[in-house]
Amino acid sequence: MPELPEVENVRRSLQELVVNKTIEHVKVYLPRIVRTPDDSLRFQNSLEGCTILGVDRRGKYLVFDLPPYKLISHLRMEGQYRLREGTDEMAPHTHVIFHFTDGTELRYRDVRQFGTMDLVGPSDPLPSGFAALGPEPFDEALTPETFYRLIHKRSAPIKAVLLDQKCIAGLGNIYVDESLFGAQIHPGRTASQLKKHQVATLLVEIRAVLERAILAGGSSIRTYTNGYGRHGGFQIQLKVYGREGQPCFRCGTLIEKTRVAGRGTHFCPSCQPAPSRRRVRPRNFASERSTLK
DNA sequence: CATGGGTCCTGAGTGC
DNA sequence: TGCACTCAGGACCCAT
Repeated sequence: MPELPEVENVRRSLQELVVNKTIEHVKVYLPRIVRTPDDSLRFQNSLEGCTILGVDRRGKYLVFDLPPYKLISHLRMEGQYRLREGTDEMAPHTHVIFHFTDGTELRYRDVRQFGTMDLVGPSDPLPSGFAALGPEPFDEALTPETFYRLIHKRSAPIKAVLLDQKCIAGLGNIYVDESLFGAQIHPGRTASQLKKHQVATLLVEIRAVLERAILAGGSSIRTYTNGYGRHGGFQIQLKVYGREGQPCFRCGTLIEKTRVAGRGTHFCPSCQPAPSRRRVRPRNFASERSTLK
């Protein structure tokens, strides 16, 4: 589950490992990974002779600068890049290999096969999800006021809104739960009901959590490693994610796990009080009357 | 338009 | 021990 901190660490490792390498040829073993062009043979042929000038990140996407192309790669759940020697043993679930002229290879592995690659030329449209991305969390233009404007018209639970990449880019299930804990906001709270000061606190917490996670090398929950094969260390700093049944570090109440927005959701029922249930959708006239008293 | 549920996929975990 | 079953989730598709 690479989210922004993990993808950023992959980016940094690849920036060190593959910049200025020239592609001799590419081999795609699982065509479904390549979304564009439709034909993975064209993907292979186009990249022949291209040199990687840089590796950028936007949200959870890696962007390889391969003039005249951009290779836009999403790791989804378990995508992994590793630089290896051509003679190294092949790991299972290796789906795409970029062979470089110096005999090394950038190998893409993905057990669940959810990851995607889009190769776009200068006049090609960007992948729709990429084009629609909201602001980067660390963008200075994202002020508490602009963040409030993005959120206050949404009737969905705040957790669903934060997971929406069109609202803010790069957050996933882990860091949404951690940020909401930091801001002491219940994940099921209706986004539009949040006060301005809560939204401001939430932005501060999002940035703080992401910054610490990047510094720790990301969270290795299942299989995450960077381009060197190194695991991250932030999983031991998580305060709610994966800690159901364990005491809250702030107040000692046991952390609970529920479902919000279709996702496993961790929170402290004491630090993050649940929204009032009294006014939620009366079933019939009688119950409405009793609510109104 | 916004929202929410189903879908893709495989390995780990659970229960009998 | 073995097997069937459930769960995990990011983005996309689709119905409401």
